Amino acid sequence: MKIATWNVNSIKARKPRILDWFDEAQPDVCVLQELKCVDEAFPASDFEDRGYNVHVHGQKTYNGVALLSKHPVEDVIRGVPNFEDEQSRYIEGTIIPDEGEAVRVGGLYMPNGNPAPGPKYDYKLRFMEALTAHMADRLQAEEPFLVAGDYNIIPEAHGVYDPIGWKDDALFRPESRAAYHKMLNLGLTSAVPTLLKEPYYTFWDYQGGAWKKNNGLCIDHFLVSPEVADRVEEAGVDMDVRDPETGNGDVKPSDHVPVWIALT
DNA sequence: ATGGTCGTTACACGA
Repeated sequence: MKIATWNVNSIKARKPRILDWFDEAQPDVCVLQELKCVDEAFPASDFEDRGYNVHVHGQKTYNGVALLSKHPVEDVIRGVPNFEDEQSRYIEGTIIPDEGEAVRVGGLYMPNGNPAPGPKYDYKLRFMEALTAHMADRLQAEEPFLVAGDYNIIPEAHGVYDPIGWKDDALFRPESRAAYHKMLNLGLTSAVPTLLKEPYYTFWDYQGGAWKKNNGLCIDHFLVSPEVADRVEEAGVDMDVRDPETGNGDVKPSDHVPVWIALT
């Protein structure tokens, strides 16, 4: 089962390129972030025509997440439990494959948190605390569980092109990394680095020619339960869709690329 | 270098 995550930075602006990638990559499950649309505006039929079940937690202008699956999905929740939030940043559902074990999949768009310190950073840390508590609850079930998405966290210095320059940024500050490591310390594994071995980036800013200079960040992650970690046999970062010179020519890329894992 | 980020929105903000 191939499971992917992609921060698309507007479903409306990105739709042709997203559909091209779906046709090529054929994920069984995909979580999308930064839809920037309300539920009713999500182009569900384009995905349903391709065999996907569509679940959306949308929001106008900002945020918005979706869970798409070729397999049936049960028990969908929107938002992090026990966390009052006006922003649409989390969706979770149980994927029921034709055969084998069900997998509980969360799709995450973590708050950016800049400028830090400040109220936006406080919100990020509160969000992370609530999500950590929820992850702990889910792990108690000892069933296959993962949370994929844009964590807006650079866990390690090799995940940023200029660690010194980014030391005070909300994505890389010690408190941010400590909060992320609390998630790992629950018993979750960051699945992609264990498979890829070499450092990689998943985001390049639109500004300053970041793509051409390879000034990237590694901020899109898969945190998986032990039951999933045992089953990860492949992982990938689809960088080709980020290059404005490739793909659909006149269609502009997202600043993030798709990241995926394949389970046995 | 003649540019200089993008998307949504509305005359600015978030990333």
